[in-house]
Amino acid sequence: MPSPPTVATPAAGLHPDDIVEVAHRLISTHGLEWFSMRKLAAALDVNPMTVYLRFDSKDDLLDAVARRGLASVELPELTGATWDERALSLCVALRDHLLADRNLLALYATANRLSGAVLQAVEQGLRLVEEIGYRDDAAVLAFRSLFWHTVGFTLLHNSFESFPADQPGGIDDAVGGIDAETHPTFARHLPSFTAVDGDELFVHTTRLIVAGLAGNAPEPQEHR
Amino acid sequence: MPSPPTVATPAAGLHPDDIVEVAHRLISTHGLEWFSMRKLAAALDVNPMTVYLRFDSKDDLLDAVARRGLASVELPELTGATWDERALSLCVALRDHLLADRNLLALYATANRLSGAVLQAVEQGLRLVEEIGYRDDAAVLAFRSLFWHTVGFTLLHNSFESFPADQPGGIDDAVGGIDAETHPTFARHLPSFTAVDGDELFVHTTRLIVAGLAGNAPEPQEHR
DNA sequence: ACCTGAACACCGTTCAAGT
DNA sequence: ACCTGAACACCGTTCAAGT
Repeated sequence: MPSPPTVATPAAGLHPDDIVEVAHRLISTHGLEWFSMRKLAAALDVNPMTVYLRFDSKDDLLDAVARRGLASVELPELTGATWDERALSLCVALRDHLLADRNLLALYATANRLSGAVLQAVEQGLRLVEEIGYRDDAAVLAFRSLFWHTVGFTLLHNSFESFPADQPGGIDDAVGGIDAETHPTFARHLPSFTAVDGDELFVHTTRLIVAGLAGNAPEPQEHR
Repeated sequence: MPSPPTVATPAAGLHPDDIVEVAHRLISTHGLEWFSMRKLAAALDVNPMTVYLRFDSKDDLLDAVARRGLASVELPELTGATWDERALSLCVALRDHLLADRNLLALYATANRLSGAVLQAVEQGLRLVEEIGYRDDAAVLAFRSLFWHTVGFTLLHNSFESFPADQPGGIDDAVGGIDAETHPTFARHLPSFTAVDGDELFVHTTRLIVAGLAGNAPEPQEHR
């Protein structure tokens, strides 16, 4: 080996992975809004500018944090008597993982390169659609319907929680009073506009897509 | 007329609606990231603090801007030979409206009280599901599947555009090389992981949901 | 009563200067 | 070569002071 390390390891041995790990923990604990490059540096006990020697910008760093969180997805083996049930359970498991770290969710929403990073989900999703005969481009399209449906609904989760029906005044107040003349159907259904149950709506909609994929499949399974 | 305007009209007659309109225009033109309370005040030719006499905080103001943009949704009369086609065209029209003002999209993503503000879409959506027999809570659930599916996919639109397959290096590079041993199915399908066509994927998935809603309907229509 | 200027406590990022 | 301190150009928001 060459000369001994007379040179102090850069930034006290500050490895990019360590920065990403600490940033992940801070965001997970305090939220994305709280997080700043200066607070990260303080947590690392380092000059605020040192982080910029490893990452070009805050956006770059956040992208790395998001990819780290997504790559760590590990899904359970899929169980279920029917294909439909297994497909549903994959979507639910992926959603649960994304929701597990609620403060990271806002980050995933803006992360580039999202789907490729969720390796486990891609692998299992593709295997699933192959089971019922989807191949090549058709398999990827079928997988993508399920995958992006799940991601989209998951990102909406916070919107459901702040739904008008949950607020004082309810939905009628929120939209400034619904005019029964211009929107009669809406007005008639107002009593049914209770708070959205995000879990229920997700499962309901996922079942529709799953049934559609199974019904159109090249090799539909029996006992569905 | 009474005394001449010795008293300057408050903030030069600054009405909350005017503030919201100018904020909307600035965000639409320059983007949400560019926008700030100070720049808004400059555009209004007013002291930065004057806006705070009308809105408690930046978040409050942005919420008002988002609701203004959503309340203005006007959808075309639905045409189409079959129920499925009309349901699809409603979803596409809503998505087109949300995508029309791309810089506002980021705002909608965080807006509270989203669905109630899209009056036109709610009215037409409920009318549509009633056509095939959905009533009361079942009608609202069916509508919500369509509505939130559409909103979720629309919010994802920017993610599709930054998909790895579009980047130099492609998807394989983006996830650090896909291991054929641990993710064989993914590896085998890599050639099919081209850029996501957001429009195509949306229409494809919407058709699955629409068909599911029609198939499960209390009064399924003929000639579908 | 209504508005403003200055100030507070922050940001992300650049860059000349230190070791 | 590697790191840092000070500085730049901003933020959202508070509040005492003006008219």
